[in-house]
Amino acid sequence: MAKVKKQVRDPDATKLRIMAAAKAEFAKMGLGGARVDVIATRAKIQKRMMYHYFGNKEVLYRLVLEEAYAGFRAAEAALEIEKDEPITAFRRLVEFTWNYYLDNPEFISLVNTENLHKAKYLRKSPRLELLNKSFVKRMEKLLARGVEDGKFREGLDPVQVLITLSGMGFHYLTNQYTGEIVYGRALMTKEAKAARVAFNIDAITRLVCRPEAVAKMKKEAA
Amino acid sequence: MAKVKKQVRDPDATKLRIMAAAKAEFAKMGLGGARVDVIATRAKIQKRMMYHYFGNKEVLYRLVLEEAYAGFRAAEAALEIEKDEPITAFRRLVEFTWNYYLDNPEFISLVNTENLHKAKYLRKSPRLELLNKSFVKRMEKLLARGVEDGKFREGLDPVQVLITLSGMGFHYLTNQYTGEIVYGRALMTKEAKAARVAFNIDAITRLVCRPEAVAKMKKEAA
DNA sequence: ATCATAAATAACTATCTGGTTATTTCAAGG
DNA sequence: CCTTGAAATAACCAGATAGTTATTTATGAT
Repeated sequence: MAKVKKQVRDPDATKLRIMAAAKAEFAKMGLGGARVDVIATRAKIQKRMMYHYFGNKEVLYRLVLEEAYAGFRAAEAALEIEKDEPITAFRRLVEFTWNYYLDNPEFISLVNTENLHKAKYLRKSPRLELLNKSFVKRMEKLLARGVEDGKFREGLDPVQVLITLSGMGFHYLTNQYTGEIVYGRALMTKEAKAARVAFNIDAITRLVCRPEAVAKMKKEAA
Repeated sequence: MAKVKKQVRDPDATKLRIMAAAKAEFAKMGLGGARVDVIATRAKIQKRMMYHYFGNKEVLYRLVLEEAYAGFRAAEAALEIEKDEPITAFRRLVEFTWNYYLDNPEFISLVNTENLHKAKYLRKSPRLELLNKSFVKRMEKLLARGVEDGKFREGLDPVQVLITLSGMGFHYLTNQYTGEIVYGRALMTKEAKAARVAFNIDAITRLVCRPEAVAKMKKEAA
């Protein structure tokens, strides 16, 4: 008896399986190290189907990257920090960013890979244009609200704050492997992770709040 | 007339040229994307010499990485921050770190590549053990001195501070390419770079100093 | 001088890898 | 039904790529 495997057709599911497998492979190996054959095997498809749906390896990579960014932005927008009191908004933002990176290690890996290639592929993506500017505006408004309350410092650059907010978690996580060697300490235990979010929330608070407000908060906590 | 090129022997220079070419190629393309042929051409050697001196591509990569770390640690130790007043020491440390990353983009790229591979190669390097612990100790002492002065907060974790200090510059620079797209702003102009160091110095000061000391410094500056 | 050793060259190969050609199979609309 | 286009399969290929084999040549110690 010859094994006759019935061909089941499901183009959408096939595309999704390819994307998922590609995401894992690109995140693990980078663009140069990723292998089309590995993606095909993992996605349980014939390699030919990748070329059928996506054209080539680089287009597939670009689409995976776009998807990853879109996912992050969608999650962030769902936070609705504009409804929170400014200091609470910052705490939630730091926590959200940290948790997102923690739960989506492929995302940070893909971003790193893309930067290795000087954002050559992201630049080709028209789709991302829309997602961007909006959240710089959101930070601008948040800072303005805090200044009105008399709690935040004046003249803070929203982009510097955003980069720092992102970096506090991002850098810790992407550099966790060399970090554990260099600092001679486990960085990813439950306790270590909890300590880092707490540290980040504290650091960002001290960065955006006026020192008088920081001193007052400290006294109240004691 | 046949072109007879005289063989000049200089093993040290050859090894150095291979290392330099490899550093550039690994930094640009990652481990998976780097090509031995490209390294050989750039180093102006026969590919065979790389195998003669280093054995294989991965060993070469590991040695390049080790060299890069050793260079960074040597430069950092030469700072002698233990001789500075604590706040000055921090300012110099932030400036140094920033400038080193700025002047050595291959270093940050290699660190990122190594983290993609979960520090598999750095872990194999016995040589790095020595360099490490010492500078956590140095930070510990610096923080203690600042607490004595009454300017720094008590109970700060030196490792958290070190990671943050490093990350403020590192993250800005590694993510500069996607950053420019995402934040819709040039991040590497002379002005932008100056703004970032200044921001980092300010942020780190606010992180380590007691809020009263921050408020006082601000008043004096005005 | 000469000889042993390491440095350098040149040509080669097995395998890998992104991408293709040729063919078959399913499923939906007329 | 049955035709037609898209989905899926299988086998293949040319160029790239890490690593080798075989050989020559410079140099320093004797």
